[in-house]
Amino acid sequence: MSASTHLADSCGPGDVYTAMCPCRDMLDLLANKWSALAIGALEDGPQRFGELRRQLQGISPKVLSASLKRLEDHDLVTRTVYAEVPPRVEYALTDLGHSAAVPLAALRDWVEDNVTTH
Amino acid sequence: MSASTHLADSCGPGDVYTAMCPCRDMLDLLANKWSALAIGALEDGPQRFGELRRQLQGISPKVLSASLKRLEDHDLVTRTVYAEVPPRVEYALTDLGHSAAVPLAALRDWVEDNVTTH
DNA sequence: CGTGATAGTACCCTACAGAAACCAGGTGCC
DNA sequence: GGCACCTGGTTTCTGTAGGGTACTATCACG
Repeated sequence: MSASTHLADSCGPGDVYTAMCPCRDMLDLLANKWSALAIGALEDGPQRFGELRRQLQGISPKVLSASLKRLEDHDLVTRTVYAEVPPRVEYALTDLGHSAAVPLAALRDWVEDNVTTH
Repeated sequence: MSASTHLADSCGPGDVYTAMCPCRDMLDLLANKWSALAIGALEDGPQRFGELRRQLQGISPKVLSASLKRLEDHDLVTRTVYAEVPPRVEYALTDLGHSAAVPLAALRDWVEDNVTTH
C-alpha cells in the first residue's frame, strides 16, 4: 500500500492518532522498552555492542542487534565499525537521537519514581 | 560501577535497567504504542470503548480491550460499566494515570515535532 | 594448538499483535 | 412477529516480534 502519492501530507502537521501518518512508525519505534533503554544508555556517550548488552539486562543479542538496526534506520543512532582485532563497533546517538532521549528520560524517571518496590 | 549487589527480588531505588525490577513491567506497559495513545486520549476525560476505538485509528477491538485491561491492572485507568441499553462502559484515568500522561504527552509531542511529513 | 574476546548471525520455538468473524441482548422498524 | 442494528466486547486464525542457545570469523596470547 504505497502512500507515496500526494496523500503524503494527509496527516498535516503530524498526528500520532492518524494510522497512516509516518509519525506512527516513529512512535512505535520509540514507545518500546528496548529502544527507550538503549537510547538512555547511549546518552552517556558511545557504547559498544557488548557494553549495551550488559547494560540492558535481559536483552538477547539478536534483539539488541535488531533494535539498534532499527534505530540506525531512523537516524537516531550511528554505527561505527573499527577494523581492529578484536572487532570493535561503537553505537552513538545522533543529534536527533539526543533530542529524543529527553522525553524518554522523563518516561524512565516517571517509572522509577512511581513504581514502589514495596 | 555501582553494581555492588544485585538484589534478588527488589531493585532498591527502582532501576529500569535491572531485569527483575518490577518497574521493568511498568516500562514495558507504558513504552508501548497503544498505551501511549490510549492514555493520551483519556486525558481529555472519560471515554467509551467505541470512542477510543475510533480515536486510536487502526487498533483492533481485541488489542484495545487487552491494552485497557492491562492499564486497569496497573491502576492507570478505571473501567466503569453502566447497566444501560445500549450498554455503556467508560474508561477514565486514575490519578496515577494522569501523572503518567505527562511524560507520554512529551513523547508524543516530540514525535509529532520531529517527524517531517514529507 | 587450543583458549579467549568481540560482534554478531542461524536456528528454533513461543507468545502476542492484528484482522475478521461472531456473540449477547435489548430496541426500533415494518 | 421477525429482522436489522446498536454496543462492547470475545473467538478464531495467522504472521511476526521476541527470546534462548549455539555457532561463526578473526587474531592475540600462553
